[in-house]
Amino acid sequence: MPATATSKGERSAAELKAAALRVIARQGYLSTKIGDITAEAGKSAGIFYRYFTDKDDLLRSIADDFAAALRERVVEQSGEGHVLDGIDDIRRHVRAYWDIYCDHRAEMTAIYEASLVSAEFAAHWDGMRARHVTVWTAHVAEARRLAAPDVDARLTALAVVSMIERFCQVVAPPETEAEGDAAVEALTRLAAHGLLPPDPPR
Amino acid sequence: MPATATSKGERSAAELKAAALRVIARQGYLSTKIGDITAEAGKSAGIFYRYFTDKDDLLRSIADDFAAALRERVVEQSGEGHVLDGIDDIRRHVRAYWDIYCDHRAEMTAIYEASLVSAEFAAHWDGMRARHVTVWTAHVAEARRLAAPDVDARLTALAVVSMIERFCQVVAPPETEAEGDAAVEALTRLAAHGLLPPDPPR
Amino acid sequence: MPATATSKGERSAAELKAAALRVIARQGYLSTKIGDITAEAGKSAGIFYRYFTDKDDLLRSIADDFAAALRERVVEQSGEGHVLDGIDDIRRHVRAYWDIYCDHRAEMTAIYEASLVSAEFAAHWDGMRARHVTVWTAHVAEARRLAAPDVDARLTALAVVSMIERFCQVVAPPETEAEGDAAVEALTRLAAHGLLPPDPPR
Amino acid sequence: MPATATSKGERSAAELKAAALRVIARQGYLSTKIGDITAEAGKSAGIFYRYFTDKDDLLRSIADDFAAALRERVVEQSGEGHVLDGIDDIRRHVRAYWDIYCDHRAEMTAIYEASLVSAEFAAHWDGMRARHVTVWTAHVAEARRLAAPDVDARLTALAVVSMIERFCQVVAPPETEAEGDAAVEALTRLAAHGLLPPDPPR
DNA sequence: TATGAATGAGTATTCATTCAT
DNA sequence: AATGAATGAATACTCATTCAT
Repeated sequence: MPATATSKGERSAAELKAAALRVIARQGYLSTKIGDITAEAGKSAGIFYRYFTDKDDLLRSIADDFAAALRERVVEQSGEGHVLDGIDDIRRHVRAYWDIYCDHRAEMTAIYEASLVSAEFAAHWDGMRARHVTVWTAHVAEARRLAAPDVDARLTALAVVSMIERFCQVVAPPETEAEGDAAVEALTRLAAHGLLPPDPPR
Repeated sequence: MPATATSKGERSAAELKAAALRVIARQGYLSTKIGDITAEAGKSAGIFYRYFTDKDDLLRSIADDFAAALRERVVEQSGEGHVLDGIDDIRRHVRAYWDIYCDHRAEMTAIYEASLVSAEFAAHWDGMRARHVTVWTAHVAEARRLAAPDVDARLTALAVVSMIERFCQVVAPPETEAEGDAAVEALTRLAAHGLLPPDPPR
Repeated sequence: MPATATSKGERSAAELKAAALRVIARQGYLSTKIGDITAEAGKSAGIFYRYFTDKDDLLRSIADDFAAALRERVVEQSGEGHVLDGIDDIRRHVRAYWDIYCDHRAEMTAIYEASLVSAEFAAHWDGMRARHVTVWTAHVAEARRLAAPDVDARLTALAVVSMIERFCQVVAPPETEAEGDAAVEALTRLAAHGLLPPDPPR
Repeated sequence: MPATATSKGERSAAELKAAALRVIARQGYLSTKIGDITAEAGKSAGIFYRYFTDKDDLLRSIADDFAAALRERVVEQSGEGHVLDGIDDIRRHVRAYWDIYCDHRAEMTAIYEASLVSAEFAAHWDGMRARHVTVWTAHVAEARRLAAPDVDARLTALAVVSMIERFCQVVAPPETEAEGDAAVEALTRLAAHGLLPPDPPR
């Protein structure tokens, strides 16, 4: 056998995952039955269990792929400055999450929906959010010139993360690129300056 | 007969609803089976169907009760100023949602979870959010001195609403009252001024 | 207490029976639930079981009433000739069954439908038919100048009875009296002379 | 693979139908539960729903098979004369229905019983009877030398059809062939000449 | 590796019947 | 006598999972 990097089995598993993501994008994770996935993949129902022990196992695998994809992105972006010292940095962070959400809507939908019903995926989603919050907590502390993050900084970071998370769930992906830009801009401005006009200098 | 004119049937229906809310608070709506509810109420399974045609019907009834409770709150609060001209007004709005969420966590959880799986409740939740967004859109337009709300004001409002909605889901209800205050304060400050310090006067 | 021939209890039982007959006339016996009957009677569900042990018991009672009504009719008609020696006698018999069917459609429907599902009522209906067949068997034998009914006479009688029985189920009760007369006439002529014209005399 | 190209699935569906017919022949359609059928087929309950959505769907399928079988018979018999000009033609028609009834007792029982409880099958049975009545109406008109069938011809035809229908329900299938012949003969003679002896030639 | 028929456990639902009031 | 809430057994139906081919 030649050095086909992907054996037939690996390809089948990948096809099932791809099919699953298509179905999930269409009807959500909770409403998706195993049979929907195999049908979408044009395969028989039984085959699912050769590659996955159950629906959670499939999702675990999808989540792993997703995590790997994220790691690659981060690597790509490394080298950029880490210091949040202005609205541009906020925009960059917002945009990063937004782009990820647009590109991996199905994966995130799946993990999120599963988190409502399964302790395991609740922990998974919480973990992702916690990392996100940690990043933002540092930024908040920085912006506030705190020596170390306090409870309040963490709460504020959680608010930012909540905003981004839900906003993306509701809005992404946009119809046009312009819409996407507007969405990112709205988030960015709000996160940066809030709703109220700056106090007028005396 | 005591002054409570509620018939035994009405009381039973109410007991089932109360039991349902307790179970939902514990395990979520989607994971709750009819049998869980009747067991929690200490009744036999069949009785459920004397009062509700199915789980969705129960939720519809719960949602109606919830809507009525909301209307009462709004009436109580009427008389207060409607103009958003400072951080205090933002705080008041945030606090209102926060309090509702703390007091009606199970109801909101149920409707929200159902919205992921049922078109009917998706519409219900979207409607609630849309009303919320409309209110905030007006406020944003005001704060920005806009003659009329523009697309961007609406996006910003959606960001605010997303933040509050998701933040409450993650945090509420708090262990102590102080925690609640801190949460509300964090949301308020972020919504009002954002993360960045005001531009220093030259 | 005055000499009210019917106590309140007896009246309630009668009301339930009357209600049952109305419902059965409307939707058939098999589709009728206990609750339909008590609702029709404007009573609560539980009361049914004070007067009847179950649906079969009710039907038994209805069947008894019906049998009594039949007996009265027969008494009224006694005195008329019993000999079948012409089409008029056939007509009289047909008409009698037809009238009974029109007047007691619900009762007969109930017993008949029950006979498809319950051995007891199958026996009941078969018994009624058997008596009917016996009468007609005698007539057939007479018409054929047989000393004693033979197998064939019994089969022919069964054919006549089947015809009347089923025809009434399908047609009765008629909209107008004229329709009823036509129906009876059609049955009578067929039973008397059959479809074919008499052999022409040589 | 043998010459029978029927897939395993088709065979299973057929087995379920066959099992259903056996059970129905034994206990009637209305008393038959899904579980009775799968048990009779030696299968688990769930399998039923791979092939049929519910009991009505099964019956629909059975009715279709039955209709197809009838159509084949009719084709076989075509070529025979269509004119009713004597007792032999009557006998032929009677015999045809009788044979069908004997061969397809379960099917007809099922559709008939369902017709008492379901509008759909009531329409189905009525349709079958209506076609039957139409055929006989033409014959009656012919025998009576009518230019066109009148109301009375139709009523008479309905009487004939009623007779055959109910008679078969009660008697078929016979124990021996001779009994069957006698049954057909009794129906035929009654339909042809009625009960009364022909008027004696003067 | 793939198929798709079969299984069985879990859940929903109905309704005759009982029972406290 | 009457009410109507409550029970529980019977039954329907779904779907993840297994298994023979």
